[in-house]
Amino acid sequence: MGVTKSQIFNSSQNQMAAIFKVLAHPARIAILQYISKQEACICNDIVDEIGLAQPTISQHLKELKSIDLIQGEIEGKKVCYCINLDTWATIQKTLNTFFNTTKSNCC
Amino acid sequence: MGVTKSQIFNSSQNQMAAIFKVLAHPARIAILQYISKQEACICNDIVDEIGLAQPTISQHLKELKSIDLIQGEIEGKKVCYCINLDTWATIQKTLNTFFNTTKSNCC
DNA sequence: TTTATATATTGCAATATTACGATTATAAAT
DNA sequence: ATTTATAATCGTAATATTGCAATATATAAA
Repeated sequence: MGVTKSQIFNSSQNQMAAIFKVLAHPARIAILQYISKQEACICNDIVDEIGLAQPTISQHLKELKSIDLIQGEIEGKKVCYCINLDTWATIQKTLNTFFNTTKSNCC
Repeated sequence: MGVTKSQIFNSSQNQMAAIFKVLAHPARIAILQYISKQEACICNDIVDEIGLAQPTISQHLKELKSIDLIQGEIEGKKVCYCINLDTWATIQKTLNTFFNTTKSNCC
């Protein structure tokens, strides 16, 4: 019925799915790549770069912020976004653990 | 409008998002983990283990198959699923490249 | 051939996501 | 104080996803 039955899964599974969900949109991948290669990562520059409307970018940024993948620093009337390297490293480690512990052993 | 504007992103970005999307559900994470630790990974066992209806599991398996993450081998009236280790390794490498090349350099 | 078992497909209701126009909030500039 | 610029929020339409009952398909067993 459109609702994920989170109760039947453990918190690790739900958390992992939540991380993947945030990354599961090309705009958010593009935003992360763009932020990563710019010196100044101003929201408005992202809007110009990506080619989606400002409210749409703002919404994507909010989702990236929701798992602390990026953080925004207010600089006057602009907001400078950057990647949160701590979260970034933690997530990379989590995903690698998942990939390393999941093996094939049948068929 | 509910439609992702794939045209404005490059194929690498779209492909990466597509991989993340398949993994962005706790049931699919749970299925992969269960398949990985069982000797025999029969579809019906997965249904019993996960606690979702058979058509729902079948649909999740279809999505995992769509990016070749798992493959099903027909054994009589049963189907034995296993992880496709080639795809698994390729995806892990792709994701690590993404995480390694995305750095923080502002704020 | 009939019956039982295992899985896939279809159709649909409930909910979530994507995108954007309109509006609001905030701060700098005039 | 007013205007301008930047970004967040609200409201909403279009579309996608999740989940399951009902049904279809396929193979094994009786």
